[in-house]
Amino acid sequence: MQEKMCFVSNKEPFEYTLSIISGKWKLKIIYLLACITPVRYNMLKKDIDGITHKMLSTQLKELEQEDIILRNEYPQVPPKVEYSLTPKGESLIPIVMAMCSWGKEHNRK
Amino acid sequence: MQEKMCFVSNKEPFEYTLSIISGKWKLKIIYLLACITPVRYNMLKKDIDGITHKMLSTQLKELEQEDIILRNEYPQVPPKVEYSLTPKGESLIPIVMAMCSWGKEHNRK
DNA sequence: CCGTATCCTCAGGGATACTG
DNA sequence: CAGTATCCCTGAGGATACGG
Repeated sequence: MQEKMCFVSNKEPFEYTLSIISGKWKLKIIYLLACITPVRYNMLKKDIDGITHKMLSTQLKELEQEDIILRNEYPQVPPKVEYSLTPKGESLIPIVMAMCSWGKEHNRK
Repeated sequence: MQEKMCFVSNKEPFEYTLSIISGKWKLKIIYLLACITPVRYNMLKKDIDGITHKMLSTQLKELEQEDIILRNEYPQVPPKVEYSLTPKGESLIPIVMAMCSWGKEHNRK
């Protein structure tokens, strides 16, 4: 039985990375966590332009489930929660850096 | 007048890159064009899983407008159109490669 | 301060048909 | 074969309010 003909053999690693990284907010969060660590929820919200409460929450939770970020909750009142990159998350930094320098290179003006 | 406090100074290059690259399909297209060049419309469609006619068209057009890909139309019947990366597009390949190897590293089967 | 739930809107994008 | 147009629907995500 002939499967669908596909000319690129091993797309899986790339697609896996995409599944982690893609979406409107994930990379912005990772970028910020690469710059300031650890960072509190409200600072993330302030620094990510246009993100809503709900989106930030869900995105953070997803990244946490993928073991990209670490959630550290301080048992105090008022609550304080800090986020940081896991080692797996830190290993994404080269990609972020590459995107940065590409942007510097090609962003006219 | 105090502008919104922001703790990461120069996000623009990164955001620019994101604006080019983000979306559900852009990077997949670029990835394929990095693997097989030049490539015809129908082969792209076959190799990009689940993309619709309409999406592929619009994404290709957007990438062309950003000077990431090149559209080469052969004046014959039936029509033949080939796409390839521009130099600007090729300069994205390091990012794609970085994503590939990250995926290889971290994708537990 | 941080997170979740609920509701509701609206535009991204799918299905389909048509053209050169 | 490659691309456009039209219609239409669905679900991502915004606004809001409440809870720990």
